[in-house]
Parts: sequence; C-alpha cells; structure tokens
Amino acid sequence: MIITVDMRDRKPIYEQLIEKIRTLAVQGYLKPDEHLPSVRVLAAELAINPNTIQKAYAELERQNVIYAVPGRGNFVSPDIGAVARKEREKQIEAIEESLKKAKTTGITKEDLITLVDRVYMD
Amino acid sequence: MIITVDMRDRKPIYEQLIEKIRTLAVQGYLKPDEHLPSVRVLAAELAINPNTIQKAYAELERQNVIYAVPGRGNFVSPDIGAVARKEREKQIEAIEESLKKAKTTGITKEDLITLVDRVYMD
DNA sequence: TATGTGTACTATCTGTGATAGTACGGTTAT
DNA sequence: ATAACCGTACTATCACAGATAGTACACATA
Repeated sequence: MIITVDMRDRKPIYEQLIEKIRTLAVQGYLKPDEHLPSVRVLAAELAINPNTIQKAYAELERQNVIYAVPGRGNFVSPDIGAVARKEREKQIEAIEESLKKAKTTGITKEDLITLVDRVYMD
Repeated sequence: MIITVDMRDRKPIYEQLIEKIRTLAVQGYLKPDEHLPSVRVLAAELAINPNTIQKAYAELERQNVIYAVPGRGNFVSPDIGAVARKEREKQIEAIEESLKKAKTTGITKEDLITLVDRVYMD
C-alpha cells in the first residue's frame, strides 16, 4: 500500500487520507475485503497520530468504502462498486462546474474538445 | 458591486473576496480604473473586519488585479487583460487535472464530449 | 496468555483566520 | 484650514479546527 500525506498541503491530513484511500479502492488498487493497515501501524508508518488515522477510517466507514471489525481490523467494502458510481457522478458534476466557469472566462469550446482529445489520446 | 461572502464556507473570507473580485474584474464586470469600495465601507457592508478586506486588497494588488493609491482608494488595474490570460491558463491546467482523474475513474471520452456540448449549448 | 485490533474518551498544543483598537500620512471637498 | 475620507501598519486578543498525547476497555487470535 502506497499511502502518503503532504504536511505542507492546506488540506487536513485526515482528508488527504480519506481521498487517497477512497481513490485506491474505487480504482481497484484495493480489492474488496482486502485488509487495510491497522490504525496504529499506519500511524507509525506516516509518523502521525493514531487518532488522525482513526478519524479518517471512521469517515471511510461512514461512506461505505471500508468496514471495521473490532479486534480484527479494517477491510475494503464489498459494495465498493456503488461507491465508485457515486464517485463518478460527483466528478462529473465538479467538471461541469469547471466548464461553466471556463465558458464565462472566455475559454472556447474548441479549446476544451482539444483538451479532452489529448487526455484520452492513449 | 455585488460582493458577498459565505461565512459557512470552509474557504477563508479573504480568499473568497480575492477570487470573487478577481473574477468580476477578469470577466469585465469591473472596468479598468474603476473605483472599488473602500476598505472601511466594504467591511461595513459585509459586516466583517476592515483588516480582512485589507488583506484581500493587498493580495489582489500583488496579483496586479487592482492598484492602490494612498488617500484615494483602490482601482481596477488597466493591465487586467494580462491577468485574464493567466487566469485562463490556470483554469485549463485545473480542468486537465480533473479530466485525467476522470479518465482513471472510468468516465468515458463520450461522457465528457457530451458534457462540453451541453455547457456550450447556448 | 500475550499480542494486536477497533473504539472511546479527555486534555492539550498549535497554527490560521478573524476581530478589536489605535495610529499615521496622503487626498479631497467644504 | 479643517473635517472627512482614504490606504496602511501595527499590536493584542479571540475563536476554531486540526493534530497530538495519553489512557482505557472490549474483542480476536495465535
């Protein structure tokens, strides 16, 4: 598991963890029912406080990205597919907002089509 | 001038002000050399501290969005066009990042083309 | 039984944003 | 001149969120 945090980032550590782990799970880099590092182990690896990991894990459980079993650990949710679908919806909405603002700023439709083409080149 | 701030927003007030005013200037709703509300007046209107306005104005001046004349006030920069160009570049970069992530999440090229079409419909 | 796990507390530190108050010099209209 | 604005620059203080530190308890498992 490659999980890192950026202390200089304005975004809180616990939010960085939430987004990073959710992304890994949604994109399939973490398999359903896969065992996540324990709160204490991950805290030691990242040199941050266990409470911060706990906060992130609790939120990830609330989002159905993972589930916790007392005494055993945290695991990737088997319903991760539903999370992935919701994730796509949210991303599309966010991109739509960006595009609307781009339009008002004077960015042309052609600029954006070119951009999409380039990103999906290979 | 229609400037508002959202106290519930996680983003600091001074940053909301910076972005809002820069957007108004870049999109032409504020004309070059137009007189902005004074620090004290705007603070009174928005019911926030004058220091917070001052912080935003200082940053906007650093970005060449406005210029200040001691004793007279703050005015929209005549070089606002250069700011607008830089703004467009940054927006394109931001959208490119969103698109890259969208691609890895499984959003198709067709989805995005449709989205662009819809936003630029009228 | 020992070890590792999630979970739940309380207390405290820290940095940032925001506020409060004061002060000084430049500009402008009366 | 002078009053009423303006930008600017301080210092002090408050408020809040994020993060840390430490402890404790119940459960699982080798």
